[in-house]
Amino acid sequence: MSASIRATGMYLIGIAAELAGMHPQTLRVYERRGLITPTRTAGRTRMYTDADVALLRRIQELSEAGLNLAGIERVLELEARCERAERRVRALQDELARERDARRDEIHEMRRSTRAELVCIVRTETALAPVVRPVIRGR
Amino acid sequence: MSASIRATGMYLIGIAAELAGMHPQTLRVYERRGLITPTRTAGRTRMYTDADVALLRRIQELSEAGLNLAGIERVLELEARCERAERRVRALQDELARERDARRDEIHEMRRSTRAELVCIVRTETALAPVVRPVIRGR
DNA sequence: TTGCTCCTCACGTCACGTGAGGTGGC
DNA sequence: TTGCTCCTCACGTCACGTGAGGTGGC
Repeated sequence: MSASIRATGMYLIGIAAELAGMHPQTLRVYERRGLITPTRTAGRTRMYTDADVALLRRIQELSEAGLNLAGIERVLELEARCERAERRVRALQDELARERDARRDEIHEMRRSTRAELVCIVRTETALAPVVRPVIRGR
Repeated sequence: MSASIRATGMYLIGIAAELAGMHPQTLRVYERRGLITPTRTAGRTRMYTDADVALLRRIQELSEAGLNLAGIERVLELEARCERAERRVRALQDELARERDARRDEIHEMRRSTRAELVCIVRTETALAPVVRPVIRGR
């Protein structure tokens, strides 16, 4: 039984506490405070996942840095918010780069597929430089 | 003298404490802890700006929420980091929108300034749909 | 049966706010 | 001179960790 629990990455409070370097009673306190929510067996025994243990370690780091539980809770929320925003920044940067590539490719494709002088006219008209109304030769 | 101090938005510790709803001694403790750094007069008297008072109010909010000083310090840093990232998200979204507008305008300008069938060819080649190699009529 | 788990209660420690006490410059 | 400021020391309170004590299920 204990072997099968270990195999599934689920730990009893004593094991989880040892893995996190904490007193089992501390884990119960943290649960009461809402910092961590282990699942329970039918017999009300707490079961901790690896993710729970990782969270406990993070909590311990913040606690050792002198934060109290209210602070730790707030910091964990803010860290998640920051990471979300920073992921979004990276995604938008990628998208912008793709958009610019596509725009550049569009111009290249145009150049490739139209007569040279026509492309030249189009570029003149779409550049940021002042537009000089072109005269299309051969019209 | 007191009038000129008020006029420049600088407050003595007693006034700043009253504005922030705190005990003057508390402000001294916060300074010692590095949470706030008022300027000093030549005679070592602390002078608080409106920004200092606003910061004190924010500290008070967090303190009332149960955070200790280590947590408040960390939270203020994280909030600044979040706001920076979120500002950057908005800036990138704007830039992306402008980029797309510019790309669309480019196509419109093309359409306006080239023969209709040629624009049609360019669009076919740059769309996300599978490209069918066009035949330019009149070549 | 053994060693875990569950719970609650209680106590020691530490952080923090604030009051006291004595000082000095506008 | 008055009322502020400066500083340090000390104390009360509260949060938190953890130990004890009694219980019950694998």
